[in-house]
Amino acid sequence: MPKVSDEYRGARRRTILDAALTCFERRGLHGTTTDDIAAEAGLSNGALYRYFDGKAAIIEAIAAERHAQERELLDAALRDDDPRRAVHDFVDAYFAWLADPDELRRRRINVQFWAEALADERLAAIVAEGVAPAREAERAIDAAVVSGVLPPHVDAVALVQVILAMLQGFVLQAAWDPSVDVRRYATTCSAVLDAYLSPASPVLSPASTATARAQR
Amino acid sequence: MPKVSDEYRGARRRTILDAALTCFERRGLHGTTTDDIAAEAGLSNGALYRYFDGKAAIIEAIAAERHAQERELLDAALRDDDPRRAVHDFVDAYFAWLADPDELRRRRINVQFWAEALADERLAAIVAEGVAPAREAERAIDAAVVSGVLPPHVDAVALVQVILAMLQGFVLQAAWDPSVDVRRYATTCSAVLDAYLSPASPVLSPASTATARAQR
Amino acid sequence: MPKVSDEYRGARRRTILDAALTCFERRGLHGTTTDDIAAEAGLSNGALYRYFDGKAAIIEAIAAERHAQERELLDAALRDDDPRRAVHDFVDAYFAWLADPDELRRRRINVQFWAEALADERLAAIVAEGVAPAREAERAIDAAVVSGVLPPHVDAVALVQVILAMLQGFVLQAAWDPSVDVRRYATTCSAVLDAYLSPASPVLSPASTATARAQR
Amino acid sequence: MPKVSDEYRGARRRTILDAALTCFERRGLHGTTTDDIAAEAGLSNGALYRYFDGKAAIIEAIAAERHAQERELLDAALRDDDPRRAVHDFVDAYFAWLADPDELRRRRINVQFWAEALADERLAAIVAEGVAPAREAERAIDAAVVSGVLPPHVDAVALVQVILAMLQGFVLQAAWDPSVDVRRYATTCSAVLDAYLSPASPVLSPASTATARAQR
DNA sequence: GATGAATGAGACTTCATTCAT
DNA sequence: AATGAATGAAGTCTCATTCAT
Repeated sequence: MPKVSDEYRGARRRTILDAALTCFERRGLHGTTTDDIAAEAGLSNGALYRYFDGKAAIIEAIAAERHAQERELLDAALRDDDPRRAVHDFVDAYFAWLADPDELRRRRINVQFWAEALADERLAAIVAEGVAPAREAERAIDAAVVSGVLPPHVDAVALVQVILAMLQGFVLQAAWDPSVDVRRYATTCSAVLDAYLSPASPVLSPASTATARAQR
Repeated sequence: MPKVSDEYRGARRRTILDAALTCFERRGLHGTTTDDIAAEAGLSNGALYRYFDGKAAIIEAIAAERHAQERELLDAALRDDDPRRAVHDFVDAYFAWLADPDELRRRRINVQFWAEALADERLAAIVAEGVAPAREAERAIDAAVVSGVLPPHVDAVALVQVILAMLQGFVLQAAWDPSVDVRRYATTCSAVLDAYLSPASPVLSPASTATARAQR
Repeated sequence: MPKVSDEYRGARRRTILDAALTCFERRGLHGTTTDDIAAEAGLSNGALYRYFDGKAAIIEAIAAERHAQERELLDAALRDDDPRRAVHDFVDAYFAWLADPDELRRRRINVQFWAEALADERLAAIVAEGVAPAREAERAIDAAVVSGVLPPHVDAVALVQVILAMLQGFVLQAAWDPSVDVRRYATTCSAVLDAYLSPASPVLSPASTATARAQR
Repeated sequence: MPKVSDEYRGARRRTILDAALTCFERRGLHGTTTDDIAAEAGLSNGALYRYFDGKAAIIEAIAAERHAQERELLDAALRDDDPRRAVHDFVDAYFAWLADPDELRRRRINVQFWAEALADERLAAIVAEGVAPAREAERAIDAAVVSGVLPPHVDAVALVQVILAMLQGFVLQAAWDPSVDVRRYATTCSAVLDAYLSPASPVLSPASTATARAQR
């Protein structure tokens, strides 16, 4: 008995979240009114409040959902034993995901979460949650460096930051211009990382990476 | 007479812009009221409107200012003849800029411009302007590839995107956590790019870069 | 068939009224929502409307019910031949009623009716109805004064007002602080009224009561 | 310089409070909207918020103001040495105040505060503040009983409650029917209290007052 | 008869902008 | 030029009531 009700409730929440996503992506977080969301969802304004505590709750629900997906990708990559392949597969998986035009479009909203998180603690926590597994990735890469699987010039902490930056930067650029070529960007990312992770990689200033390792 | 007046006017505008920057960085674009800005600037609310057409105009003025600085950096790098050194120097200059904690803090606002630009055409144009020289950079790098100065696997368009992403991603990460180590990140960025641009760089799938070149 | 149906209907109405009373006394007339009442009654929101025309009708039903009880007390007292004893017994009966902590607690709602009646004509009529027998009491007391049973300084109209005020004021004070001592207050009320009604009562300014009588 | 501004501000607050009072007295606390108040004050809705934090703050300001006046009256009475005269003068002063038809009309709002205080803690505190000096009155009366100035059957605590009830009950009755005769009611109140406070007062049950005294 | 999801009018509040002084 | 009081449109949210199931 409660199952039907729960399913129904879930479906309605889904409808509202999808509508909100559409609105946010079109008019921005602040440019969207609760009336907009309700209209897009085919509901009255008041109905929203049976399913969410308010506009902020809707935003948070979407943020949580999106960052959960992101996290899953990172977690999957971390399960790989070979760090080089893990990095490679993670980047591949991420861009494969973005290859879907719908997803790429939806992703515009992430940029808005980034900005909003700077002024909203609750959202900041949710966004931080999405990047949390990065700490584990650092550890795994560092272990690979110590064990000799990855070359000694690799700075795990900075490398993880660089990889994240490549993804975040792309999301941003794609938000501005959806016609970017995902495939081509992904290929170059892979090439760049491979070059860095390969043993023969020419190191700019060997001293600095030694310093980096020592800092940890 | 007009000169004094203009100077005065300019100083007042400067005061207002600085105040606005401080507020925006603290409370966000939408969390800041015109009262906040006026108070921070030591002016009355109404005085703002003698120097700017409104809140939107203030935001646009700041955005334009910031992107002009960014552009200058790119232009300086483009004047360099050696593309490898140009990339290197540009990245160096950018991070040297960010090494100033004040500047890093102010940079939080850029994230907000990114988000706002997605829903505001005028702001979008300003932001786009800031990245415009990237097209020239692409041409310069491509020419270097064709002339053999850079290895053939280099995809100029994607490389420029990757470089931008590295900078943008870092700005974002620094906005979330101002304690990030700029130096360390910069070093790894340089190393990563150097590795990619070096002739010996092992390419994952040579075919794909050939494809990329052909697409242009 | 109609009898069973009527009984059922009556029971449901009773349930709803009791639930409403509980809610009103806890959160106030305006702080209570129809959802609150339904939940307290163990019914669905919509079911309320099968038994009452709406929230206002529920409030009116409770008000009518409570004032009917109040009126009964007054009527009983009026049946007494000896006016002094009638006053005494009425006051006694009233406070005996309030001695029940549950009743005292429920009485908080009367204060809310008083306030609401000032802005709601229908409710005002119901509340007025509750005090209607006071007119009869005035007549009985006045007759007793004329016949010499009560001393000449007694002003029937004002006395009735004073007696009512003693009860109303107590209800208010008890609503604020339920720990008041009913017994003690009742005793003093009786003493005060007895003193006033006794022949030997020293009158402050005899002239003024003569005036009062004349005014009628 | 700030003086002019403060005066202006105070005048505007006064205007708003007066307007609110008028509205509340006409349509009740809950029946009055902020639009109503603004219109009555000859202001726009938004202007209210320059002077008060919101509707609740306006209500609280009025409540505080009214209870401060009430308190002053009680305080003045307490300064009298002779308790019998103190009681008498207090009752006189109170009803003299109510003799002003405007004041009597304004007083309707007190009934609304009584009700609201039952569901609003902040208001409850303000209302309680208005009755606070009653504790002192109890002490003064009790001292008079102990010293023999007042007869031994007088129960100070209950007497204060009775006096308050007489005033509160009258306020309520006048709210319902503004045509009540203040003078006449006041005269009877005085007579009733004088009778009770006089040495010869016939005591209903001497035992009970002894009990009352013992309970303290 | 009952349910509870949906409605939608209306309340309170905020804030960019205007304008008399 | 500056002030800051005032405006009023617009936004979020609540809740009494309705109605399809």
